[in-house]
Amino acid sequence: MLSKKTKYGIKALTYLAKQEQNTPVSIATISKSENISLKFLESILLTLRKSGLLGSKKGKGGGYYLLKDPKDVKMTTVMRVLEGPIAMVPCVSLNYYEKCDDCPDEAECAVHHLMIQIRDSNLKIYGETSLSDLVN
Amino acid sequence: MLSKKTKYGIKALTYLAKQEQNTPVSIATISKSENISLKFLESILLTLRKSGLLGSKKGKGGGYYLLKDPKDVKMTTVMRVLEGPIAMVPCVSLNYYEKCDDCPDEAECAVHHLMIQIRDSNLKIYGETSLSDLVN
DNA sequence: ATAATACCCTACTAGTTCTATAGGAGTAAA
DNA sequence: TTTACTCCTATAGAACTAGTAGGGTATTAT
Repeated sequence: MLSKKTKYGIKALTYLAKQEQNTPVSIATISKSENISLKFLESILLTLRKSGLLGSKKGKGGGYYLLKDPKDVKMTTVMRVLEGPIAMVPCVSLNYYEKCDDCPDEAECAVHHLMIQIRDSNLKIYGETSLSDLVN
Repeated sequence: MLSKKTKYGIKALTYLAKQEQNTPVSIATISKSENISLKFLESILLTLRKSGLLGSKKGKGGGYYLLKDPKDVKMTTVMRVLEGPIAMVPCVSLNYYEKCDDCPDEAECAVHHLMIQIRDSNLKIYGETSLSDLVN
């Protein structure tokens, strides 16, 4: 299941990607437009800023804005920041690898092989999709 | 993330698929062989039986066995029984569709389109894989 | 200056899901 | 009748989810 955090985060990012100028948009504006709880969205945008995807401007007229061209923001990055590893099991994760407690031999594990296939196909989709693709 | 329930369930199913004869295998035997908590595995095998994938024999010499040829057990079925819907959001689920609270228009939703792609590619992999593929 | 606006940050909480565990009832074979 | 199994319900701790609360800090308009 996709968490609401990820879902809302993607929606907010596409909202920002739609802006002609890269003028800051306030949390409240996005919150109203996308029907997202203000405080929840606030925490999501904060993590997106800390991850380096968004910039922010304080004070009146402030808000959040994209730091890169939407074309250059891959969904692999977005998903990893918001949802965590793309792999469904740590033992097939490229960035967060961990050995399974119960598996004596990964090469023999049925789940392992299947999950590698799933990981690769998802990685391909996320890698070929950028924020600009989501806007249209 | 794949739940332990699903992971263990798949391991148990492939263990049963490996049996030459379809003689019943006890929970304890699978538990030891696959390093799975006995009581947790018990509840998993119970749901697999209730879903129609496994049969069981009570009493001495009893246990669980596959009801179908491993070739005929698609991973789509297995995943739906153990993990739930294959779609990552209810609004793109074929079997468990639900409208999103926050979305006024699905056709306009960026997340929706992306998740349809993910669903379809995963569905393809699970649909083309059967238990017999996992054994080898 | 100062008031208004908006982000920054920490902490907390109710509810749900996950990963088991416990214990007893029922059934079949030796 | 003992032994070896499955069947079923209930429970519990830990972790996670989806927020909520509230004050702090920076910026800008007046």
